[in-house]
Amino acid sequence: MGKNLTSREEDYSKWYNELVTKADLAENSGVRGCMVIKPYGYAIWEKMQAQLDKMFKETGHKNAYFPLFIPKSYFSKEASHVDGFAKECAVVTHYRLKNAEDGSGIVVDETAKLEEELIVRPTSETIIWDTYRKWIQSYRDLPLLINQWANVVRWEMRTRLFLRTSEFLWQEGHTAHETKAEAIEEAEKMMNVYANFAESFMAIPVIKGTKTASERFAGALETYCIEALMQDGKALQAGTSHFLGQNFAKAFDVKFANKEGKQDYVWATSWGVSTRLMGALIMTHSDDNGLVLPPKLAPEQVVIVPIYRNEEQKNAIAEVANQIKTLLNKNNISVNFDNRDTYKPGWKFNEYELKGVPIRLVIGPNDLEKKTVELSRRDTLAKQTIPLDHVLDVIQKTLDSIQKNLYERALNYRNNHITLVDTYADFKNLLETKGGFLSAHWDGTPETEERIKEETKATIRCVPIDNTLESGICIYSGKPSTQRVLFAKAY
RNA sequence: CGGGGUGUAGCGUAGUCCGGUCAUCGCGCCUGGUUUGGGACCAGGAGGUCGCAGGUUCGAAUCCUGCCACCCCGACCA
Repeated sequence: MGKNLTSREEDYSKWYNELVTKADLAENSGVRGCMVIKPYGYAIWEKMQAQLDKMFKETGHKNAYFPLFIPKSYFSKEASHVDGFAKECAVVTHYRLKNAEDGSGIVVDETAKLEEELIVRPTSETIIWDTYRKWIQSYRDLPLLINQWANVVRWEMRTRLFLRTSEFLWQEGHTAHETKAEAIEEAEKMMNVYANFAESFMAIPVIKGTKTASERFAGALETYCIEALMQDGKALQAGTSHFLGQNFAKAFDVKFANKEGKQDYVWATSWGVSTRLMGALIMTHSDDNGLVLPPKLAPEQVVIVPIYRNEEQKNAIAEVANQIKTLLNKNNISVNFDNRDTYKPGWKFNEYELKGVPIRLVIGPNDLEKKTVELSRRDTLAKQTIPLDHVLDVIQKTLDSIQKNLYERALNYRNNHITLVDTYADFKNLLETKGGFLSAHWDGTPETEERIKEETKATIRCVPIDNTLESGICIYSGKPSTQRVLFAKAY
């Protein structure tokens, strides 16, 4: 992150402006923190979606779609689930408007009150499990592996663009299994899919782990997560996968006949990632010049900017540029040839840096003469002049190099910001000065976790999945501990 | 809901204490011209219920009352 940027939303505007704005809803609406995703931002989301969708299908999942509205009664069926979401639900109470009798405008028709209020989904477990009851009768119907791409609404007290908006886009997978072991395996598998996606496509290193009981999803027995570290030293939960046990199956009475002919409740998982990932992408790689996008997710991987003084040069350059564009397109590289004469080259340079386009090619009169093109890469801002007949080769290698460099840069930063801490004084001090993950012994009690959170605002991000056991003493209580866990301030 | 702050053009702002050519400036936008290898320059132009309602006054962006919205800090949270 740029040295001038803090964690306040307005300071991210330089990065966000190309992608998203806060929705400009009616003044008295009381809705806050809805976002408008601009075309360029949505193009990134579409690339992420396409890749994730492919990975879900490769692991045997199918897509489906469930209703936006959930009858209120569904929510009361799983106690801890309703506890988790009750305070942030939008509720539909009426279904008709009418003209006000005094002519003051449109008002709600009070006679059109719903018998049962509808909840705008904050997540779809309840309505999906209500449906699954009807779909599942026998072990032959299992496993049921379904994903949904949808929007959800959570009426958060405080919102932040991308990271916590009132309405967001996501995918939610909901699966049903015969056995506990199979469900756990599924939850772990999806955590690995997310980690693979984050690292291989987003170029974001993540730590795989499990949540402590107090950080767990409402209704889950185990929550697996991937945790990333942003450039300001704060952690971001980038994706979660939950082992739900038989909680939802029991709440919604989803039973199946097993091979012995006996009735049993199914075992469940759910897992999701959201447009929050775009926040992670931006806050991991971007710099003071704007966005920096990994080539695998950039809507435009290459931009060509022509420089000319007259029509003749313009036409000659366009011919070369179009040849390059055709060649790159044939090799699955997306190219934007920006031939507009309404903007000057310098303006375009800044524009595409702001947008994070990985590679910029510049062709001017000098290049025309020497049969060269100037190439600059967004991650390092380095420029080089290359012969025209090497263009494809150099660009392919540079795109790979940028993808790799972004990951390694982020990995270095992340690894340098995992600090082993053995005293509470060091813990508090490092949290304020260095930030990042603090690896410390914890006595395993929710009380200690809560006290540390209250005193320092740091939470336990996860218990890393590949943790080595070592005995030690809790930094807070001094009681014995069997392993270190990762603390951090988080978004 | 508790504590603090803000509301003036598409965006960002000056002016509010001390009422009177006061509606300021920058960016952006439009027109014409010169420009084009790192956000061009010159000239001209368009655009405002000063958050809303009421009050005080000859006169209110400015003072008073009420309301609304937004932002920051807390509780909440992916």
